[in-house]
Amino acid sequence: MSRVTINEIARRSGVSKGAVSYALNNRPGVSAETRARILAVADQLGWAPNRTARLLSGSRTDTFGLVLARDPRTLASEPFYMEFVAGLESVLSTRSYALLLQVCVDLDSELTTYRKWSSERRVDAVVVVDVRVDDPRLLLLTELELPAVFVGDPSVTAPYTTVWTDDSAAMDAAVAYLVTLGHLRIARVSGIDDLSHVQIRDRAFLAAAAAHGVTGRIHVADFSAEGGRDATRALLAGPGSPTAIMFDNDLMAVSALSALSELGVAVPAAVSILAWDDSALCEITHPQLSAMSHDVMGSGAHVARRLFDLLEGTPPAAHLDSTPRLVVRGSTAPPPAQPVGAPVAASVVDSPVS
Amino acid sequence: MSRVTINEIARRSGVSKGAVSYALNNRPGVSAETRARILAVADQLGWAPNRTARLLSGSRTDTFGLVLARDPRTLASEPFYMEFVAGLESVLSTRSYALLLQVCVDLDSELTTYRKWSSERRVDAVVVVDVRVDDPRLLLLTELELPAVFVGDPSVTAPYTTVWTDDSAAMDAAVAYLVTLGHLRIARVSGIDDLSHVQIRDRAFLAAAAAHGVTGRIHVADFSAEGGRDATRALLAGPGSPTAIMFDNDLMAVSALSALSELGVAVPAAVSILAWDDSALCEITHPQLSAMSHDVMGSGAHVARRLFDLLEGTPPAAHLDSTPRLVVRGSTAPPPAQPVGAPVAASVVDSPVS
DNA sequence: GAGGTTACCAAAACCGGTTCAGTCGCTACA
DNA sequence: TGTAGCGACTGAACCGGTTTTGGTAACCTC
Repeated sequence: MSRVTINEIARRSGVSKGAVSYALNNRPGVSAETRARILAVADQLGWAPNRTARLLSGSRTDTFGLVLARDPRTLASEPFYMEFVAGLESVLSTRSYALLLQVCVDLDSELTTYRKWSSERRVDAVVVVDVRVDDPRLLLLTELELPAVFVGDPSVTAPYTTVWTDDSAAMDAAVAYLVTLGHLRIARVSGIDDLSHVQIRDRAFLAAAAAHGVTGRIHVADFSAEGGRDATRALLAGPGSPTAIMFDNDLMAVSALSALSELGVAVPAAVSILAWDDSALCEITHPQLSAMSHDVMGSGAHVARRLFDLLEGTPPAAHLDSTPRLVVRGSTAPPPAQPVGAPVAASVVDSPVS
Repeated sequence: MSRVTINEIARRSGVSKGAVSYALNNRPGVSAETRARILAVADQLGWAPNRTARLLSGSRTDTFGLVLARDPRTLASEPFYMEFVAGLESVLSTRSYALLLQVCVDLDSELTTYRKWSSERRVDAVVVVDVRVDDPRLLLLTELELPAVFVGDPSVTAPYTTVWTDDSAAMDAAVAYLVTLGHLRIARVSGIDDLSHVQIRDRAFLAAAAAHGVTGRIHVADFSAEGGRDATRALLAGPGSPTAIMFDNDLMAVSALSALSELGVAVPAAVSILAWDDSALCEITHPQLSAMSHDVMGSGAHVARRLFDLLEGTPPAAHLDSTPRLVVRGSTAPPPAQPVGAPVAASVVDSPVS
């Protein structure tokens, strides 16, 4: 168990430390025979590099950071993050990079974390998710000169490398699908509305509804199960209630389904439900949820590749990862027979729940 | 942005490098005045320690490792792991320790990961979850001399520090509760059955059923949503089907609920459902799921504390973390009126699904 | 055959800390 | 008065690599 160092290898193969370093790193500076001899000795001794020592010379840490600012329990019930992390990790591990994960309660502690990481030089770069409008992290990271890859819409992540999904196009497709089924009153339950992708979906939703001449209505929620449930109840309470509801993540859609079951509203006969993200959750309900499917793991892997690009000096750019695509399951169908009358093509935004 | 080193501080405060080190680490060897002067200079210069350099001298890495061997997508839909990680993390971050997380597909790659971590000295210790009977990891970690904390039953984690939950006691309570409600035929859908805690629950379940003189039946599944659904269908198909079913995690219970809804079986009127673990998932269904509740985050935090103990040389021991406690919600109720006749107090184990 | 490359390798500096063996001056005590 | 002991501090070794510098021999070249 005594550790094998390159000093030992140098001694045994009768060369200098430097020569061993060249040989082991496959760099020029030693002859083929010497290299082979050194490698043989290293192999025989079972040498493995000491990461710490190696990192001390370079100034890298071989670590990327990810901060998730969200209540841990709700974090856990949303499959999104774990899938994303697994995706990141699948690429990082092939390069022996580590992911430093920090779960914290709010944006302020997230900023504090970046400051700490930066001063301690704990990470080579960070991944920023849940981008907001006028996001303070953008400014801070610039100030700290901490390299970062953003996951969000390029329009708000300005000079940074960004991986994004075309939510606008996906929203168009989603609305078009529901309209084709015959729905004239469509609602959207959105997530926390200072997140930029939520706003982008909002705009695309209203635009698509208007373009198709149907009623589009937005109810602001917060991605949580309670939010989904409350929104559903509220939407069904009033007159002219929607015949189709889209949700901003699958967790809200699942809890909407249970709220509807509780209310005795049949899905999809009376109301159609469409989820977003499409994790495994969508397949454990009855009926199974139709969803705008998004390869979250793939997206994580993509982000990881951009992180490495960043370190290699690739200039910042926006990279389209994918466009969520419609997966039809059992929760969407044509609306129930309509009372005759021209639909009113108006668009309304409800005030957020308190 | 130019980094401040202790050399710089030594120069500016007119003392040696060593003195600075003593002062900054709050160790004896310098007078109070000198210490104050050095600290003032360090503060003024905005010094932060270089972790890498510090770690090179000691032989620690300030990192713990966790390998999760499971398909990433099912991993994501099970809230357990994310909650556990958040719990670990809550303690690690206060000590500036990092968690090295590795998601891999099977046990073999998990073993490979340990070997790699060990040879590269990437972690100070690891956390082992999902302990199996005759777990090969136990042997390997001993061989590698890699410190570890196991999460599982002390009976199978032998000489290692272990954090466990008293599943036997919890199972007793669960069965007693269902019996008290009047159930005479109770089934249990278990998870992957070479996991030791699954076997422990199995034994406790059969024993409790026998003790109460009711029929206890075990159906082996695999923790997955499909497994839960299939098990539910199978259990209800035959004659003498159970009036209450317990599941080994909440994911299976949720998907059972949807399977029952599909079959038109009322919950809890016709069949009672009891989940295990009790993540937020249990509260987004209709009816909400009664569950054996287990503070997974707390357990993660507990494990983290034991990891630090380990480094400080605390001898291995088994630590009881908690006993899952019953949380009654809407999915359990007395069974439907029984046909008259003496219950048969037999216990059966179904063969696993292919 | 003198001067210039080039290939190969040794030696040493370096990364930024920690730690240990001494040195120095001072006090306490025999 | 000699010396043992101690606190405060210096200087240097050390952790295990990477990188730079420099030296030597062989090979070319005019």
